[in-house]
Amino acid sequence: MPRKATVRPPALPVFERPLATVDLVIFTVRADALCALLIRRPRHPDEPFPGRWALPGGFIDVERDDSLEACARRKLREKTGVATPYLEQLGSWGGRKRDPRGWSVTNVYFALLPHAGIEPVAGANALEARWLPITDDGVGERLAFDHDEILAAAIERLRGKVEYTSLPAFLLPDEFTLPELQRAYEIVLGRPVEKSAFRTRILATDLLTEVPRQRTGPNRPAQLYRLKDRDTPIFFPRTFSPRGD
Amino acid sequence: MPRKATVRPPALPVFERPLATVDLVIFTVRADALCALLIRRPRHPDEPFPGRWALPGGFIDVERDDSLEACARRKLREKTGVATPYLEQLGSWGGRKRDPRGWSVTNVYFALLPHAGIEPVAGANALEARWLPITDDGVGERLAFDHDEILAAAIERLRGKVEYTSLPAFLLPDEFTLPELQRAYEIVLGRPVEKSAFRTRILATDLLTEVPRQRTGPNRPAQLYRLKDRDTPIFFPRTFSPRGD
DNA sequence: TAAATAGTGTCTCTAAGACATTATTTG
DNA sequence: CAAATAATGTCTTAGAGACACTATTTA
Repeated sequence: MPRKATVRPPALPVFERPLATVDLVIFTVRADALCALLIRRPRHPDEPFPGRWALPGGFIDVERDDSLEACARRKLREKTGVATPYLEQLGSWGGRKRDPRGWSVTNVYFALLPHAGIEPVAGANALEARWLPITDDGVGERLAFDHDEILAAAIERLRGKVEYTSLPAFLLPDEFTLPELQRAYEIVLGRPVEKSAFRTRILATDLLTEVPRQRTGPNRPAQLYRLKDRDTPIFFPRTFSPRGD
Repeated sequence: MPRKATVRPPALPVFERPLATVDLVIFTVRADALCALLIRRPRHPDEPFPGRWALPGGFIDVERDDSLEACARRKLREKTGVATPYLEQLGSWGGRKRDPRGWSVTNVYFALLPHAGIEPVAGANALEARWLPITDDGVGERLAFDHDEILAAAIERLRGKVEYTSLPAFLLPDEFTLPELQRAYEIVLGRPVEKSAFRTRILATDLLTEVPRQRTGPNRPAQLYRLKDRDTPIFFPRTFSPRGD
């Protein structure tokens, strides 16, 4: 009987592999404005988008990174020194045209940092790193690659979630007052929030614990709070402003 | 003066590229149950996860696919014949361990289809394709790769969004009655929805248009509606059941 | 005691929740 | 007319929105 006709183990698929990166949209609140951390692309004319602002990120290192999220955390640590911020995946963008070097996929995460004097680190291939304030749906300047689109998506996601989650609390330092938290909501949303309703809503959920201390100033001092759980955001049952849209 | 020390154009980065795939979570409502389309992995023992159920999908073809979404639509067409369903990106999953063939990234999309007799197509490397009913957070069986986790995330996303969007309408055929739409919400949410509030909410938004026809049966006939816009979902200002959580 | 901001109270209005009731078809 | 389901109405209640008011600090 002839040898069974089988059994070449199915080889690894022959498809050409796209370039694979991880990029970050890192938000903070600074000087009463929502800001994103951007880095400047190298100026060498053979680099893609020389001299343009871009999202921080870079290639996945399959030797060092165990997973996409691990890769994101590594890059975040390298850029900001912060190890445990709020981090969530935004999505992935991939296609033939977005990077002149070839078909590429980027996996994008977005992070929320308290601005406790975190100064961005200019790294290996980042001449310059800077917090740029968000205006409307971008930073008022065309970014490298498709990073405009990605940044806009991140802003939209953040604004959307702020309506019904506790995300802005992750933009503040460990301890904060209710008016400070309210201000963070207003900065992200770009519109005022009604004080009384805000307070009842926030305090009704099991979000905060009082700390036995107050923030003093030239006026009545404000109660300090901290997050019960700095790892998981709270989802409110309702949105902030039902009137219209 | 010595030659300027520069100008090797920065070569393409030397990093090894991960495997890159696109997978799909395709939902429909069938026989009064939420179902997902799964395919069976080839049984050859050298294939990863032989004989297991898995999400439909496969490698990106950088020759044919212009973008991740185009790739997802191609695969969706190949599996179901449907060209224009509701499609949104769920996210990407990547790491060293999820595929025994090496560091891999999958970009996952989820689709909602009306079950108008769409029968899955068993394709090249899919011995069998089947609609499996969703129970709780899966299909009651361990899937290949990390597809359990991905499917659970898709279910969570769908259930979450159903609370405040019109997504279930995309699980129904072109024309449907309000009770049918309500039933779709109930099937996805896994709990009853109050009729009166449901109707006012749905009709208050600019979601549906009446069609001059009714669904008849052994009882009072029901008004037929269709979506004003079959491409974009509606977001409701409030959630469906604020009571508790 | 004035300025400034923190924090509470009051009133209205909208929409959800929980029903009960009416409407329109078939057998 | 009974069965069945569609569609509407009523009453209560929770919470947002708007805004007035009170509280507590510093200068």
